[in-house]
Amino acid sequence: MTGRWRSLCQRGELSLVGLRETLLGGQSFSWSAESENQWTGVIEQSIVQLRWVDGNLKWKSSGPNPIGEDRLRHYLWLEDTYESAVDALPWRSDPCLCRAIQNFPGLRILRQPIDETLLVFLLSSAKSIPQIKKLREKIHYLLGDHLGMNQYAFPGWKKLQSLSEMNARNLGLGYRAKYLVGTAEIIGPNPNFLDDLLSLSYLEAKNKLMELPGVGPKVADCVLLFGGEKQEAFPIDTWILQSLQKQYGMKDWKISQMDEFARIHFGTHAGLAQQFLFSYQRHFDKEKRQRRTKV
DNA sequence: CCTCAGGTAAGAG
DNA sequence: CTCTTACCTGAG
Repeated sequence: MTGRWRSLCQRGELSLVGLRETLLGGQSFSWSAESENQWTGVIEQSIVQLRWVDGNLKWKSSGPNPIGEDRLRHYLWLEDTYESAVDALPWRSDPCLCRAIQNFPGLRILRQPIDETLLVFLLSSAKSIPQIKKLREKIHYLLGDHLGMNQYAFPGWKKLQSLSEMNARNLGLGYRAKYLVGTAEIIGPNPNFLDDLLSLSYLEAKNKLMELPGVGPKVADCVLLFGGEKQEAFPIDTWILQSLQKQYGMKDWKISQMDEFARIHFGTHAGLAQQFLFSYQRHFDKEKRQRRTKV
């Protein structure tokens, strides 16, 4: 039995575009769209279905260990703190940010399990969202528990340790294979490695994460923001790079300078600002790289 | 057939 | 510390 749809009355603001972007926009790779207003995702050992109807969010969960309402609410940041976080951003003085916020009402940062988050972002370099999803699916299918509905759970780093580099390459990971294997060798035998990061400061946790092979500044920030509850993390990927260069006029700025700017300008919730700017840049700046028009 | 991608690591200056 | 380049694979 899949159970009945239950209502997830949220106190914060939410919208269809904001919700869709939150689930599918590149924070998580475990959600897929069933239709325009319905999505299926996997969180730990549970399958979660969400549905947006008439401005209300409905949900149900199945699998061996279905998620509870409180846990789901936390995962989706459907809490009072959201509204005040948005309000604390410098949108009053920053028209670029203001525009981005207006275009994605209710866009949130997910609170995903950190172990699952590390895996997907280890796979993410030079890959698009659909490609990362496929790699994740293969790994979950190969090593994870079956949850029903053709969904498979995150196998855990202990099991990932059983993967050889050749196995990983055969899955299509390419040079990311050695990242995965190398990281599994470190985390497999140290089950507390990732959880310990949660009690560290942002910078300490970031440095610790970057000791892992395949984890540079960008991946570390993504893991900490989307899976480590470090709201000040500000991942600088190519989209944010473009946003800062084009919208903010930081043409010849260095990454380190942008990083410093983000900390000062956006503050405690820099990660939330990042997500708004990221989404805006990805959806509204259609100016693709010029196909070289050679004569 | 060729280029490049939602990054990282290694080596040079 | 900044800058360049190779790295797998597959999409455009």
